Amino acid sequence: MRKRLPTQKLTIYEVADEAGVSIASVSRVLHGKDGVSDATRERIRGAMHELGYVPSGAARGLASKRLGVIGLIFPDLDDPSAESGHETLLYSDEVIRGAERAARAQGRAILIAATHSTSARELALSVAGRVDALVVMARSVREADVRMLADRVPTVLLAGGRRLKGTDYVGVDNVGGARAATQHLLEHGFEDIAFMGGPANSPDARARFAGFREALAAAGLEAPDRPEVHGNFTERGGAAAMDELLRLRPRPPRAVVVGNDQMAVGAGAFLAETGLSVPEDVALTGFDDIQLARYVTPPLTTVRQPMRRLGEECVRLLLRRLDDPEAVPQTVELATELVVRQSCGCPADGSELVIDEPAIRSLASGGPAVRPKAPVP
Amino acid sequence: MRKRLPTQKLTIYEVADEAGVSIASVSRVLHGKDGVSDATRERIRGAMHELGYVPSGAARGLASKRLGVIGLIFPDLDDPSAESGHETLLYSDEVIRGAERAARAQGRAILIAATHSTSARELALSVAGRVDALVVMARSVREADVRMLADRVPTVLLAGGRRLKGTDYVGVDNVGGARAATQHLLEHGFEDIAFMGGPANSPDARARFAGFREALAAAGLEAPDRPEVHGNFTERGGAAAMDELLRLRPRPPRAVVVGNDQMAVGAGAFLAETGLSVPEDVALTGFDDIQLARYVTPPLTTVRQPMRRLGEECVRLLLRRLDDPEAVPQTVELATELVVRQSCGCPADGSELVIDEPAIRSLASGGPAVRPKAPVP
DNA sequence: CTGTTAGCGCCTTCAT
DNA sequence: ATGAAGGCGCTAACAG
Repeated sequence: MRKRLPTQKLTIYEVADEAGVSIASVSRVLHGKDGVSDATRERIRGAMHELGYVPSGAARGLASKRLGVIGLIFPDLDDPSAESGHETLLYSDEVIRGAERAARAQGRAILIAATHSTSARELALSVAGRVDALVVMARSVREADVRMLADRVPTVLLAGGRRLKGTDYVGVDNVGGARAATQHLLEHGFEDIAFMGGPANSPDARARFAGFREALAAAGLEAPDRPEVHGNFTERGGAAAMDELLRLRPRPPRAVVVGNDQMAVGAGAFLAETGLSVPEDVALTGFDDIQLARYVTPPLTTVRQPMRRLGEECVRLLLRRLDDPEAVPQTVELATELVVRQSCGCPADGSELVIDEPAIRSLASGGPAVRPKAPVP
Repeated sequence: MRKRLPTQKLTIYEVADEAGVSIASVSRVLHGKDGVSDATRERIRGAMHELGYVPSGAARGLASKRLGVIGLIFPDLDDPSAESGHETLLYSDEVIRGAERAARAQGRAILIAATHSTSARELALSVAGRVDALVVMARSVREADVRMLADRVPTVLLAGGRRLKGTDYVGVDNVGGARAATQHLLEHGFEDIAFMGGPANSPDARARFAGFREALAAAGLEAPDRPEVHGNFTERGGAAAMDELLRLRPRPPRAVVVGNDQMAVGAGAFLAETGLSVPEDVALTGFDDIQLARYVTPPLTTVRQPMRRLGEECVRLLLRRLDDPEAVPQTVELATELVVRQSCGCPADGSELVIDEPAIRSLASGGPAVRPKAPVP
């Protein structure tokens, strides 16, 4: 590779010069378009390689109106002051991974940005200006702002339950998942079951509570109007909430349906410290099925949420809209499944998987149903 | 917000029109530059808001030569066929998080792309064309290609131990970390210690083996030339490698220094299945200190690597170079620390933290030393 | 304080 | 099969 001392200013013109052609031809081979003889094509390829040419994404985007980038906005739920650094929400990471893969498969990159309460709006705008389409995770951008974004680029809302006209929606069946977990606990014969809610502003957490209530109601049991305690979806929050729950009651509940796995882990640890054992004294279920769930003692019975597939699904919908701007925005709800381990009181042997829902429920608002992928095995 | 039916073609010109000014003024308020009267500034702000204006990142980038985006290229080490989806490398996720925060603090977004063996080169190029600077994780892009990238944008190499002229480097003290873990095992009185290596193409894994050897040598013990067994840094790989190790030897080693935490977890699980108990029969140490390490049974003694800070440090160096193109590329090596839990044979009570290195070692190649941040507490 | 005017690097007809 | 030329939306001097 020839050394170019100036080190910069290496545009399509330099390549064209080097190859002795016009920039139009260079542009053509850049896109693999035909209309270029094999000979010159080779010559141009050689020049590009020799010069170490890297086309400018900005110029390309400006001229073609296609950036080749999909944006992903998620809330920075992590407490910045948490020194441990481990309280992170694996959820976002998994979604990002899924989205990255799906995007890359189509030659697109992913631009990520976490909103941190303040300045969420301007950040969102700056991201929107750099991408072809946008995935907006629940609780990251205010509704009014989402409207604005969706007005500019195809947008999909991820989780949160709120649908906006003109945007796709991807989420999971929170209600069904929580209902299944609660039912399972009921089948164990437990009747005094409490619910540990998530952050007040989390629609998903509320949906899970709704599922909890449905199950209790179906069993003819009385259900409270609201969760007895709330946590912030972190381990620490789960421990604190469990503490509160124990204080609130004369005697511990026989079982607790916890809003997510991280809190369940924290709650379990707190119980252990208190001398109460899981599941003998208090049974527990979680939600998400993070990696940790399998490894805690006892292994956590929980509701699996296909986090990575959520990311994939978002990108898939977006690519579809990008491909056909007339496409009707869709709503996709992925199924959850109950993963039975030991924190619910089940024996350790046959780790059983109960598929909660048969397949994806896909509601094309006015359009034809989409091809649902096979459910997770 | 007024409804604009055409829905598109909303440029700085429309905003200027609406506000009755020239595009220059709009551009000025967009940057918060002064030279605009408060009155017109307000008028312009109003117009932008009313119209729902989102500036084009591409146009901005083209004109200003600053995209406001930092790229992050990492290897897609995950086995795509792994249905579980949990074998993911938390390492990348943590680095990404750290980088995202540091970048956002400066108003920059992060563009991520995972390279999947094939097509790594073209992906890297397309990313390089869209960013102001680049973080390239070890094992994601071939050296020759990195040269090309670094020739175009400021680049920092993350881990892997390979330094390239003109690029910054950020890594951790793998040798010291592994040495500390091995020494600790030696202090337990164990002499028959094996090493479970990582992927053959991982320089970090090799450095850890080197640390292992140093410790043995310092203790006057004989050390092998190469790891007895290798794993691919996954749980499954760790289990397989442990299986192999047991077959290789007449009787199990008294202790094993494992190349990373995930493998250590897998190895531990395998031992348990075999009926061998940790640490009574075989002691274990890991490397990374992933969240899981605290929760497995027994809790894993390991070498903590400040993953998130690695990402932050990368961005910090990049911003510095962006700010001052003449800045001399630096090498930063973050310290690791030994986290003593129970898999090494230590009792469960005082979970002790041994700080391995006093602070960051920062080698400014020819330049003045950088301000080292305080070590992790 | 505000407006004019070149480009930035590439894509894309439209000619040749 | 190739080249010429006009933007894409915005920034950055340079004038007023």
